[in-house]
Amino acid sequence: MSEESLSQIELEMAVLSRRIASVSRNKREENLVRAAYLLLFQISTHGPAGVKGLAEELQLDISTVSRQAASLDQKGYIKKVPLPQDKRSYLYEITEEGKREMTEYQQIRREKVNELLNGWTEEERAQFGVLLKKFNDSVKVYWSKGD
Amino acid sequence: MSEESLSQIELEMAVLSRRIASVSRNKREENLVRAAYLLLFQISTHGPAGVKGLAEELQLDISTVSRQAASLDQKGYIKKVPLPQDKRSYLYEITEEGKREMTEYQQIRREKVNELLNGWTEEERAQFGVLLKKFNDSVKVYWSKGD
DNA sequence: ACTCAATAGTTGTATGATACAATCATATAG
DNA sequence: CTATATGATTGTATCATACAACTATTGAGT
Repeated sequence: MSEESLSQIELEMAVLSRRIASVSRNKREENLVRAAYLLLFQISTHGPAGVKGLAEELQLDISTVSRQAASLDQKGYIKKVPLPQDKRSYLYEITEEGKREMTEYQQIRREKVNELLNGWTEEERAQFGVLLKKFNDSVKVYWSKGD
Repeated sequence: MSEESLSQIELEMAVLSRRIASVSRNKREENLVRAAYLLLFQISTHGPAGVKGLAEELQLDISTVSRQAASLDQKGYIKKVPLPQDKRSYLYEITEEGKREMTEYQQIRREKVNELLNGWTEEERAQFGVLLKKFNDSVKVYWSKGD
């Protein structure tokens, strides 16, 4: 039951949250914002999708995704494809420029993470990656039921 | 150099960031907000401090801390103590009620984390705690120099 | 076939943590 | 004694988000 790991995770999550909140504000991000990045990533890995599906996948409100998508569309990173069989629906698909932009942003992020993990051993990196993913998965499960 | 761990951490951090952004919005938090919680925690573990010191410690803008402190003060969780030798300065110290509130909030958070980490082994929890702390420390170092 | 409910998406509005800039009061240096 | 520095507060803007209201289209039941 180890109170200690529990307390540590609880506290460090709080710390990380604040850092993240801070970084997403003051960083004059280039073209892509983190939120939009994940949207691009989703489309790019799972193919074209409508806002409803994207919202579910990303666990965001539809309105939020709608705005993000509109913004990406306006920048030319994704494009709206009408569905013939349902005139209410669209699919957003990623454009070549969108792919380029996403990859570039991803590269920048990876470099930053790489600098950040400067003194880390390969073992630690690998473990952290795995556990972080596990954590996110746990959160996803936890949220989709109750709460 | 393992591109893989790097990519994984990079991506999962993005995911976690969005989740955190999401949770801090839609959760009708009780009395304490995460940001304020860390402020209380800081005062409670490191003793009374002024907003300037707190802002440095928490790596936030002074104005942000000032508002958070004012809010906590107003709720009676911390109190302002004037410094006799410098009439511009105050120390904020935690009140009994503040301690109680902080502990209670902490307890709730721990329970949530505990539920979240439901299927995790003790080994994984311990590792994750350690690595998460290491990550936060790395971020702190990374930020305090350049960037 | 007509009406009404369901559904996909957009838009209006509010919120909350944050940063930056301006300001106020006090302190310190020249 | 004045000018500058410093601690703190307050004004303003931003941004991702949620919820609610709305529009347009679809489908279901009679």
